[in-house]
Amino acid sequence: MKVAHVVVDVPAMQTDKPFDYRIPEKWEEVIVPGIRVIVPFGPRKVQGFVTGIAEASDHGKLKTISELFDLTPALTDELLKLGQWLTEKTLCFQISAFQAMLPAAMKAKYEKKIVLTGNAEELPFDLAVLFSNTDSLSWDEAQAHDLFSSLQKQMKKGTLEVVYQVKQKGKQKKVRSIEVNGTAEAIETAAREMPPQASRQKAVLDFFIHNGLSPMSAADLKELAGASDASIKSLVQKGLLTEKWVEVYRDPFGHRTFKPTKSMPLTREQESAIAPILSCIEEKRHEVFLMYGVTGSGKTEVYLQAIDRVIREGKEAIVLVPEIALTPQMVDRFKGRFGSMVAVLHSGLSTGEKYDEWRKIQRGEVKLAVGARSAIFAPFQNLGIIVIDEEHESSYKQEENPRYHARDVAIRRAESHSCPVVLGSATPALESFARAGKGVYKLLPLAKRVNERPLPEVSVVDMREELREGNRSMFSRALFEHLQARLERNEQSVLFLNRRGFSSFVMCRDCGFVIQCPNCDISMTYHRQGQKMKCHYCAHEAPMPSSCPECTSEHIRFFGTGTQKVEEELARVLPEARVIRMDVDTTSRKGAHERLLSQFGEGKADILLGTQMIAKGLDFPKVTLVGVLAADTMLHLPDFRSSEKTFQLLTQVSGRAGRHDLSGEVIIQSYSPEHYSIQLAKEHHYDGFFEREMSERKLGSYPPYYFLAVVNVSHPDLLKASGVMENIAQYLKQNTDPYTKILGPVASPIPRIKNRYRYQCMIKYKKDDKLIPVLKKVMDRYQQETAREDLGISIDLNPSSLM
DNA sequence: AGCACGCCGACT
DNA sequence: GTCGGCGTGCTC
Repeated sequence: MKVAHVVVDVPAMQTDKPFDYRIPEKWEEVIVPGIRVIVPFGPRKVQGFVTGIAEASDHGKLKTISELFDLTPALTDELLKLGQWLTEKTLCFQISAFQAMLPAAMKAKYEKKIVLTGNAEELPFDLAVLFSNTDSLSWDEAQAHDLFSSLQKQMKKGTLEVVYQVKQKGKQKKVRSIEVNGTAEAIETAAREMPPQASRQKAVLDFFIHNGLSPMSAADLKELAGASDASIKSLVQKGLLTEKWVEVYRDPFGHRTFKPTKSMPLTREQESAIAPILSCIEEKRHEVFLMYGVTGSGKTEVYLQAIDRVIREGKEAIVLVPEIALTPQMVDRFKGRFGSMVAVLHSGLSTGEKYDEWRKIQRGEVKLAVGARSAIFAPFQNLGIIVIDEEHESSYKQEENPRYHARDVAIRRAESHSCPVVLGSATPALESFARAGKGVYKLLPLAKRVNERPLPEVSVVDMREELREGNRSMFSRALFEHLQARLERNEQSVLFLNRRGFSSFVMCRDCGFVIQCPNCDISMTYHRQGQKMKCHYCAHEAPMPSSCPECTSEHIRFFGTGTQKVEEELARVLPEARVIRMDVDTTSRKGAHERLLSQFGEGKADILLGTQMIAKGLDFPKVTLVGVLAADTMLHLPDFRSSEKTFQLLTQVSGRAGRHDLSGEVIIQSYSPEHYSIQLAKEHHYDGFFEREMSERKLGSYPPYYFLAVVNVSHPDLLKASGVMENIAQYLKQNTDPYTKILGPVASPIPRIKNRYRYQCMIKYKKDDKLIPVLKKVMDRYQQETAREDLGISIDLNPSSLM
């Protein structure tokens, strides 16, 4: 007897282990690790992943696998092991790890149904109606009709039964393909002998004769040959044609053509950066490279040529790009060089499209996957290189379970494939640069820009000074003059502001009341469109009040500036400027992102105004001015990475200016211009920033000097949340290494979100073998309460942000 | 997660 | 005496 170890799709602590099932003899050959199956679990059926095969089980009575869900493993052996590793590194359930590695379309969907098993005539009248022309009824429908008491009687009698159906969310897209039966002559004869009234059928046959006998989709046949469903059907009945359903891929780039590009000659610097990567590929050796190069130093060309080598050796490659940088411009570069060998995976695609791209990888039809974070799980079997562009980006860390960092996964996968990882950035994460300094990663510096253009001139404007001199506008005099100058010279500008909406908060001038979200401890943002107040955390909306809800004063005013307000102000002070605004609110519709960018690229606007999303990857030759309206917005957030993020963002944004023939200028407006993040970004001085920030981290015992873990507790009741957190903190203090620092508990920086109070506790440690098991115990201890009392506990090992 | 089992209060 | 509340524990 063969036994399968199955991890079932029930995300809970007690079910987080393999269960043994008997493999039916007929499937002994088919069922291998990585295949998904449907198994009886308690009273119902669930999906599960086969993680191993054995000859016997320790367990007494075994149930049998009910159904196969895959014919080829959904997860390779390597990915199964990786799942195990993820479970340990992120403290998540095995099933969550497995599901995270697959496209969302492959997640199981459960349908509860009542099916007719006995004779329909035995049913009472009220039920007989519902089962008159079907033998199944959905659970929801039964609920809606309030039929449970009579249903229950029938179930006891055995006329009806409850079944669970396990389905896949996404489907393969299939089209009807029409094939010709028989030789060309046979068809010709048939066409000749067609009765005169069957003109459509004759036309279809003639079409096949003139265009070869290759199969064709029914839709095309209708369009090109004037076929109709009726004519096709009769031809099929006559045995001249056959219908088949074949899988087709949804093609998200179907309507785009890509200009093929060739390798460019490398500069001497690029040569010396690529050489160690290539020898690593040749020697089939694992190594992590940190390619540290300023914007415009040609990192992408190095990636492309290294990948080219990998593909020529018959191996595959993964390229990770931050979600917001996964722009058409970026995709073009890879599609242009590698054409149809590329699969693209990003959030802009529909679930179905993502699934199709994934299938291409699984079937070995492509050699390269370009995508955001989750593309790191691309099911390649023979990886030759993994590239992570802009490796410092926080979007590589998943903020839900499993809370993995794509960089760690990449290194893990590259180890098992004995291949290099290339991390690229102009502003590496402090951890990465520190590791390069210690020789754990190999540093590949690219100091010069390919076109030898100097980095743009950056000036910092002290907005306090502006205010003192009577300028209350959001534009400093310098920025305004420069904007005007670009308009006159017909050059383009990019304005960056890290806040969407109209104003950041609304306050009463008489009593100081600030309008807050009723569900979260955060002020609401006014949105001009629809005159609404919105909460950016829970999406709560409320009308804008005309008077203060507290003191009924009418002096309520907007404070702080969002992109909408800047747009309005621009229209007032520079009426002739054409402005494109890009933020979550203007790009939520599919394709909007791409459309706005191409409009700007075609010169249909003078100013591109936007949030985060315009900071990366954009490369427009006519942009000669970049303005950062408020550089301090994230500088003072209670997060140990806020200086690093500010420096990275400013450097990143500055890189948008003067990338081509025209030289660029950057103006940074700030209320704390003396801060080292801003000063060193102005000088383009990463090394200086690194030194300075490292000493800050050392003082605060933060990474990379210490490892960090954060435990978060949330509950609708404040006392419950703080009480549980207090207990956990006590327990941690008693059971971890004496050198481990347990800080807190404290209320989270945003103490309440979606009506849940949040408390947290921070753990700083250098080496603590007890910590992980202790944290696991904590999860175990509160397991029931998380399920029953709406208690939320999350543990983040190596958090990217403390918010 | 679901679901059954089981032990205490208000009813035919 | 029973029906039904939801606390506890199990699912190969």
